[in-house]
Amino acid sequence: MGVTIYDVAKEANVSMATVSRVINGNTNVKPATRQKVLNAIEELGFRPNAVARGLASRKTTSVGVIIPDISNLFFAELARGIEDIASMYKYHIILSSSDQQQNKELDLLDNMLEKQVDGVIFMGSSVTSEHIEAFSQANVPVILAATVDDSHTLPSVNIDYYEAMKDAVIHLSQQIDKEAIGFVTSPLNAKINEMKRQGYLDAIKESGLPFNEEYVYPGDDSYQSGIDAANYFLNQTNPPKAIITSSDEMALGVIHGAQDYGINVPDDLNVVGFDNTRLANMVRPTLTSVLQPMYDIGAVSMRLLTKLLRGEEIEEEQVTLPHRIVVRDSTKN
Amino acid sequence: MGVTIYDVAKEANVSMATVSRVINGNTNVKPATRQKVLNAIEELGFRPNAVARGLASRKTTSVGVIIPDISNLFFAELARGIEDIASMYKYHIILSSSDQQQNKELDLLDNMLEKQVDGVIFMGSSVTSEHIEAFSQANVPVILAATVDDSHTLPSVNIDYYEAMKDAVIHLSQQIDKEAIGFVTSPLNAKINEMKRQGYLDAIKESGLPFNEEYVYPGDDSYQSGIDAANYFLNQTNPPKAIITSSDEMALGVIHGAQDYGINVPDDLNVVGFDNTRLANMVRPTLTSVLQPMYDIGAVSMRLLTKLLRGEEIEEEQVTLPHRIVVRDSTKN
DNA sequence: GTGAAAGCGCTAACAC
DNA sequence: GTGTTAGCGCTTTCAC
Repeated sequence: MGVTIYDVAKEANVSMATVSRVINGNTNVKPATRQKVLNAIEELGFRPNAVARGLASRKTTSVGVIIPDISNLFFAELARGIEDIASMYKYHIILSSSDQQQNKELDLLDNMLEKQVDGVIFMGSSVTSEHIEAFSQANVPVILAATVDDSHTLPSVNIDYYEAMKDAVIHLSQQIDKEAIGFVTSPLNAKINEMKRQGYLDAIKESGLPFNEEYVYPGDDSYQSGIDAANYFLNQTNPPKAIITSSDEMALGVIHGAQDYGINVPDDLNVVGFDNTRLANMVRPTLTSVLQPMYDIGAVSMRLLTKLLRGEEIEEEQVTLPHRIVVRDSTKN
Repeated sequence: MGVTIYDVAKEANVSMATVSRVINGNTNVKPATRQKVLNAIEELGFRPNAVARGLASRKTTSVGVIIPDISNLFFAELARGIEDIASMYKYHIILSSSDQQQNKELDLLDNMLEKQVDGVIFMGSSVTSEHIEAFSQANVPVILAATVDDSHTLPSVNIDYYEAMKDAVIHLSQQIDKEAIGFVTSPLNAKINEMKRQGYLDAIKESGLPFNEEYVYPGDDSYQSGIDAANYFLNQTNPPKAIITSSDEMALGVIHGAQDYGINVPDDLNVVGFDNTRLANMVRPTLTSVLQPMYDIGAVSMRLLTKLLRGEEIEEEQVTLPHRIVVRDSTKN
């Protein structure tokens, strides 16, 4: 440590500026000079100090990523999408989990801004006016990934959660011939989960399926709450013939809960999940699920950010990626 | 953006040095002065520039984390452990996935060092002499997490993979009365997987169980390779009565592969996984697995790093955390 | 208890 | 094509 651009300049008999040009790939350097500098760098084991560079150039080539929980399969996949594109564009990721707590989210944002990140990708359950306020004072672009903001003031990458759930319910309704469909929600404090719920409700209505409030079970996204939901539904006097959930993990819980109850899936009960995580293939019967392209959401978010950062042309700041239903063995008529 | 320590100093009628003292919690400031400064900071909406601070102080309060794949359940959990402790000590995490490619690992290390990270936590399949060389030139502490280095030259946090697998096999052997036990390995280019394999071999030998090379199936850590392994074993003329795998995901594959084959687990086949990820509970029958405390490995690694960084006393640089077997329904005699 | 001033290692005009 | 020279925004002696 300690060898600086100045040492390299001396060793190569050139000025600091020239060394700077070489390490930044500036073309205005005579090949011979470039080589001299390169040799000196090699010889001295020089490693440019990105902190100093950041201070001088006011760019750090790092972006902040605020994520609810990196140990969650869903978000981890999304993070990987972000990361792959980031590294492709030579950005570094400063990653922090927020546990969806607003004060933590805002603190993290602040810390990242202190670190002078060039941009931020935000994932969270809800976007309050405080969020918007904080983001707008950030002076760097902020992108919402898999996160819905009603005001549509921020660039974002999502699927249409409302339509996706609606499609899934309608698909399911066609399998079971006008029977009731139970629904296991994720926590409704998140806008996205609210949208899914609305999609379910509207699909039920439009399909003319029977409905009452008892067909909706409030889950918490955990496997266990899927099991609990199965018990809840199957103990009803007139249990639904199909259950759709807001996440795959809960769907696995529903399947196993039903199986423990002696119910056959899909013969006696159809089950549909949401997200199409790897889990969907790791259960018997395999799980029909609504595909949400997590990796792509991450990748597209990061790509969008790089465009913003490089001043590239942007067609549309509100990106909606396609969803679709992946039919597997947990649904059959 | 743009309000600096200098602006604050002017506003509060003090010098930059005093402002610096205040924001760094230095005690040598008269309370009245401190308050003046605090007011000015508030008024101006001053946010300290961590990059400038990093340049001046030669500390960035950020640590680099090199991880094979953040979208992998196992590593994601570990990352969460790192992160939680890091944020507790006010460090930021620069996170990158290496896909276990050595050149990528070394590149990432280099980039992180350019960013002047205060330390590095490394996870990878193997630690070559090039790694050691690179780490020793880093001039910042490097800690191995869930990563074994034969030379034991670096601080590290692990469980004893050899003993853990041996324990598991011996436990299993007691359930099935001297019958053969099949083993599904993870890729053997990783030291850890090699250790597990050796633990298996030695346990077989010590227990006097039958053995031949056909009882070892080379998996690749994927669910599918678990299914393949099940097919491989069950097609043998004399299939093993128990199968142990190097990872939970493969164990799920084995269970489902066996079930697809019409085999009952655990009545006809005992299955044991490794890592005790959340998956172990998300399968029927639930999976007996060797508990490896991923979160703790991450947390302890990061804690160890903070100790190194703060010059705190360290009892032992090579930490071995306890493992144990969590018995569930996939094993029964 | 507070201030002045010299860097930290680099980039970015601007000059030649 | 190359060099000179200000900074970037802070910390850190060293005085007082």
